[in-house]
Amino acid sequence: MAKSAAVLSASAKGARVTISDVAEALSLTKSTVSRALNGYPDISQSTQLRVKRMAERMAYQPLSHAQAIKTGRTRSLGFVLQLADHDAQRPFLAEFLAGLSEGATAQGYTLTVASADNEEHLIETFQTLLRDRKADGFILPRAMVDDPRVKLLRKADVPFVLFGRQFDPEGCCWFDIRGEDAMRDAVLHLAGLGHRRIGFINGGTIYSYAKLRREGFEDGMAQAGLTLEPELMRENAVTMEEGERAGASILDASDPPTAIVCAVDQTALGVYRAAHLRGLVIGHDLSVVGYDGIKEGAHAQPPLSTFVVDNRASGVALAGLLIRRIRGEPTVQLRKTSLAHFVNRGSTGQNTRHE
Amino acid sequence: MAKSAAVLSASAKGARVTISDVAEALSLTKSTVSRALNGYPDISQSTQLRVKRMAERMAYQPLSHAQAIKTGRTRSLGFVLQLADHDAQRPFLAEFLAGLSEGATAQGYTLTVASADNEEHLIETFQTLLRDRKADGFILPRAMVDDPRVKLLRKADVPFVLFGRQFDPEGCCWFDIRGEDAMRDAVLHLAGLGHRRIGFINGGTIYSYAKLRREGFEDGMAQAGLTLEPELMRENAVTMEEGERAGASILDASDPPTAIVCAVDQTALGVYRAAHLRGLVIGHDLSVVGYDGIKEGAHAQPPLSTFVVDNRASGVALAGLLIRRIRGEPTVQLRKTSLAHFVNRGSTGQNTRHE
DNA sequence: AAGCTTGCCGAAACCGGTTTCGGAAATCAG
DNA sequence: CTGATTTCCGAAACCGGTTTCGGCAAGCTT
Repeated sequence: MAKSAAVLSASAKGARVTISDVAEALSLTKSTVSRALNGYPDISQSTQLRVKRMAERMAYQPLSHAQAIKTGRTRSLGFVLQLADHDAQRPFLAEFLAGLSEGATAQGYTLTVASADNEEHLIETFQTLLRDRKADGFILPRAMVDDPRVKLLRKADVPFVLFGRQFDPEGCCWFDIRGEDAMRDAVLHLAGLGHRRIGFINGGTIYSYAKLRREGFEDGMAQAGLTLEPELMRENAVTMEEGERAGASILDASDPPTAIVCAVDQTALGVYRAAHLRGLVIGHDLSVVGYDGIKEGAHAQPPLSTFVVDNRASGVALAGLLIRRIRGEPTVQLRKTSLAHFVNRGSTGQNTRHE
Repeated sequence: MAKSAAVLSASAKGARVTISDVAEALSLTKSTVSRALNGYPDISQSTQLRVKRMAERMAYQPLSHAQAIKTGRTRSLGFVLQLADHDAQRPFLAEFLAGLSEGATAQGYTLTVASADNEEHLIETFQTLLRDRKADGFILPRAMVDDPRVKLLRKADVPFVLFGRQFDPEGCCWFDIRGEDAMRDAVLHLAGLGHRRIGFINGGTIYSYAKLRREGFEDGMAQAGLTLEPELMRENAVTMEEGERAGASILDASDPPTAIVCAVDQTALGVYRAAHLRGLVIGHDLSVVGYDGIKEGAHAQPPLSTFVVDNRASGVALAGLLIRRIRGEPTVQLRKTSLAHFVNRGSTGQNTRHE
């Protein structure tokens, strides 16, 4: 049949099959094919179907660059690596990126990665990417309380999604894991083990998660009927060293805690060290709960009880949300949260101190 | 002046400045401008200069997609994440990606990241990327001895560069760190401390680095006048667990070694554990040398002596090589190696066993 | 049956570049 | 001074799509 022959010659040629090939195979013009594929209302149902079927058969895939030159959209998601906070990002990055690209690929999108070493450079990077239309929208990891990226993109009216929440939600979409729930549950878990003096080591307060986790901790304490002790609470610790320092200063308090909740696993490992140096046995003299689920925690002695977050899934979710945002869905529908999963590994135990 | 006015109106409009804007500002046609910028010989020196100056002044930047539709090249480098070997990649990935994107950005290129979960999917991912012209070439991390990616890209005649070497170098460019030199130096260092029975735990033999590092170890042993003891040598350990198992079986040998060289830091940390369980003090009863320079090594007790590699710099180098390859330089010029840097942190010591 | 919509598609312009082709002006040879 | 080359640039086609515009034919009025 003539049709099959046309299909064959087009695909056998080795080169890409273009919209003109599809049009020719159907004796239509490429403009009709284009409108049919894009669902324009002035193409009859039957023609639309014929075109779609043929496009499918010929494995036609529009060339995104060719579309981009007219439409301005490339079908690509932008991600800007920030090199400054490498400590915070390192473990999480690989899984997260994998999730992003998985989510993007699933819908025919591509992931474009750029990097910036400082904040000034960061804005510049976004602007270049935008000007050259390298990305239709952006994924912003680590939402900050006062986020320059949000300001820029909001003003430029460019689609973006945050990993983390924004307190001024205008124009913002996000995916986040409810760390506040985890912190609350951590406190309740410890309270259930008889702990009454519970310390808290929070993460970087420039990030919005820190405020939330702190609130979660405070909520938990209130629910457990415990009073907050400012001398047992610290902010801005994200590395193991900072965790060790914070832990040390808490453990050296006049009336030290029997348990410490850490907003970040790395700092929990620092607390391990501070405890060891003081001859305290984790899980017995001192209970510790972390958050993140980093691999090192599972290998610590004793293994760290923590809230595991699925970074891969977060990436997939964010890619999906961003694509929906790019396609024009209102921001309000595009705010999702999920929960971290508590893994009780043995760094917590019954309160052994009698008061 | 008319010229300034034209420049102003073009750039003030807010929209991108196109090649036509430049042409208009100079009262030339866009074809002339295009050829001038691309160095065609049929444009006079003076015109070429005028055009380049004006393009500079107007901050004209060709739209890569627009170019791509005719030239087929997008000015973008492809990188496919393999999810299978996440353990091996995780720590290294963030720095490496940062380097890649830094190197790409420096030359006006962009980095496109995709992912694949298994080998079948991997090939498919490359093909899709190629078919849709998402990348002009690829960076292949972790060169394998028998590398399916190399086969595919060689056959498709697509530019690519390897992180790691290839024993059949046809059509291959690479950047690599000479792990064999590090392994040799590790042995010589240990021999200098009086060690005569030295164990070796190699990494994954599917990767080309393993063969090289093994040869380096053997070279070092030969240079030190020591004989190889197969019962003290193991292959295919990349995780801490595998390192622990390998270390345990070596330490349980009839005549155990006083030092162990590990091709991968993770496994060295596993050896730490195996040693602890046997009551051996690292740095005293057993010397250990690693390779990679992972952060956990610096925090181990005692800190792990290791060969630090600069993954960021490797990324920058590879991006640069790939761009040169894309621009047509012959592969032979594009093979570079560099050295790892030994950091002596205290996990090695004088041989204390008297024989 | 004439006049008006409406549905549906082709023709053509356009997006922002690259590349081929041809021809005018300037240079050279004789 | 004429004829043949060069030199250098403009005109136009092209890449693979999208989008505007206009017109034909069928269906509806009245």
